[in-house]
Amino acid sequence: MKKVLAIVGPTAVGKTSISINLAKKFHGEIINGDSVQVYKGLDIGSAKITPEEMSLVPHHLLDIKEPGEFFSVAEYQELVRNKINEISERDKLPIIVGGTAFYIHAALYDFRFIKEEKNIDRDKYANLTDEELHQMLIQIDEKEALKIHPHNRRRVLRALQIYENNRMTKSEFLKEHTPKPLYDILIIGLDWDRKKLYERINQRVDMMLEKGLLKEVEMLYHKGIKVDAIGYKEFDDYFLGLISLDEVNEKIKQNTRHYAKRQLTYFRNKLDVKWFDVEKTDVEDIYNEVSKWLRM
RNA sequence: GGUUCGGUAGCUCAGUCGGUAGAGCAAAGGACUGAAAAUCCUUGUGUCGGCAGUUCGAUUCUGCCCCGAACCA
Repeated sequence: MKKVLAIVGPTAVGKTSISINLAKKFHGEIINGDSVQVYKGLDIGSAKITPEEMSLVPHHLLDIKEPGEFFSVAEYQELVRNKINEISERDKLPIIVGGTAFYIHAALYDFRFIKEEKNIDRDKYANLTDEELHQMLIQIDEKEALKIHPHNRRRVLRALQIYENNRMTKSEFLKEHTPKPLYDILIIGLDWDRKKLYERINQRVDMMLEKGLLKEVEMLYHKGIKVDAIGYKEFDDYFLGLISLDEVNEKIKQNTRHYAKRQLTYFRNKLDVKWFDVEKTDVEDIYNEVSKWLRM
């Protein structure tokens, strides 16, 4: 089995710098594991690595989409797997670095996605309430419906769409399938004292604004592109004149903190992560962990 | 110094015509198979500023005191 290293953790924990060191030490190439950083031009708000950092080690799957262009896990999965093959053939170590847990999970484990041509028609059931939609799903795919909260409209719609596009329900398609790893993987997780992580997040958001996040978002705004991601969506109300820049700043911080928490939940409960506290551990500890795994 | 309005959950506040309280936000935990930086769920005991009085019973009424704001001197 091909070996794949993954570096995960909440946003702002310091994945980038460690990953560059690891890549240099173990002849690795970095594959982006972040759903927003695939987009060109979303640099400041997504805390994308700088060109200087990028020049130190080969990076992949960064800046591969135009802002506003559709992207999804399924596509990401395919791209990553190709990259893993490519890098392995060059006798280099593929290292996935990022915070989009679902993407990384789906890429490294045998998640199955139905091949679908049609995209989601988001307005199709706009006139139905959450409850009505959920009722519809119960008729079609009760098993799946019971797993989804009625208010989680997006999930309900997706399950309905799967049936419409494929004449097969989501639960039929997935059966009892529990995804297994496709590679020999080591997942290194970086964590930090929650308070300190939050402070770091706050600082980083201030820095983003100082570095010109507003300009970056204005460019998108003038092109009529809406980015539904933290650091971007918070400006919507600002452009409408409803809130001040300070309020945007606070909102970004708040959303980022919530996001970090959600990331931690996913990593903790869905993936087999070897955790390291960034404050208490030495980089050498992580090197040793990786060396040990590489020798196996 | 006087008058008025406030002092209730980490924050902003609601409320109890007297039976010891509840929203939003924050925070914590969780779900997740083609939008995932998305979407969704769960969790609220706090000397109701302090002391005394009235009362079977006070956070709620009364008095005094402390703190804050505004206004008048």
